[in-house]
Amino acid sequence: MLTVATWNVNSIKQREAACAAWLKQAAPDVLCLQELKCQTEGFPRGTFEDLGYNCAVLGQKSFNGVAILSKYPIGETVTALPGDSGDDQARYIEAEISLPGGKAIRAASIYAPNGNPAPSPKLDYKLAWLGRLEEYARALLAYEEVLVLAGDYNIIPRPQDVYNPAGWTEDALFRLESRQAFRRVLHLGLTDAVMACDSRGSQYTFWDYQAGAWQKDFGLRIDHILLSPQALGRLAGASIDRKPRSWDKPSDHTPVVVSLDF
DNA sequence: ATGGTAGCTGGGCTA
Repeated sequence: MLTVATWNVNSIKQREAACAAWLKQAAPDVLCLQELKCQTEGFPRGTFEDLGYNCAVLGQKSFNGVAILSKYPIGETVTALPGDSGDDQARYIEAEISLPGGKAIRAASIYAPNGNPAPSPKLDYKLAWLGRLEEYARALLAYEEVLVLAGDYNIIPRPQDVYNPAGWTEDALFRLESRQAFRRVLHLGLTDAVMACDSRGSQYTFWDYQAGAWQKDFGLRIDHILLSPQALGRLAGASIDRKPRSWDKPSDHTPVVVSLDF
């Protein structure tokens, strides 16, 4: 079994210990990280290498930043989402990962723009970014590989993915244009792994730090793992691990995990 | 209606 996880850690320096602790207990083969909030050189690579992970890192000063940790060797990497050479925000990293027996998967760590306030140029940037993701995902899917696009999409796909949908209609995470942009990506032939597994209970992946959102379970489901048909054919399970959100000094997001039959 | 929290950075932005 191959497990691939995603976790927006909201500063890897603040979350280094929590991240190491979770890696030790959950032991995913691949972990896609978002919101590193540090430059590439500042990434605590040694901590993760000591736990047996290879690291592909795209950092940025102050904001954003994405990485892929893998127990298996990392080959070619892509460190920018194609479609706008003027976009310098560190929101996309992709890696080819070699598995035993000559097999491989392609995984991307995705940190889509938030887009608030809406409407504003930030929403325009979000929608344009998702449009670029759609075009690039179309090209990736043509390879017909096991492809995993994991990350913080900053999209609430359905009303039941937010504690109070009526209060979120104008928010960039739930506005119709945002959900449509996400659906267009799915419609290329990608599958939301958590939805495919139809697991019960809370599906939230994010709880705001403010106003006791965690205690009240006022959450959102905005972190998603999308699978190509070849990956979906190997899907054995998907789950959201709420535990790290309950730890001291938590990220506001918690990990999502998929198991692929390899 | 406002502010409530967290992180980076050293005031305001981002979320």
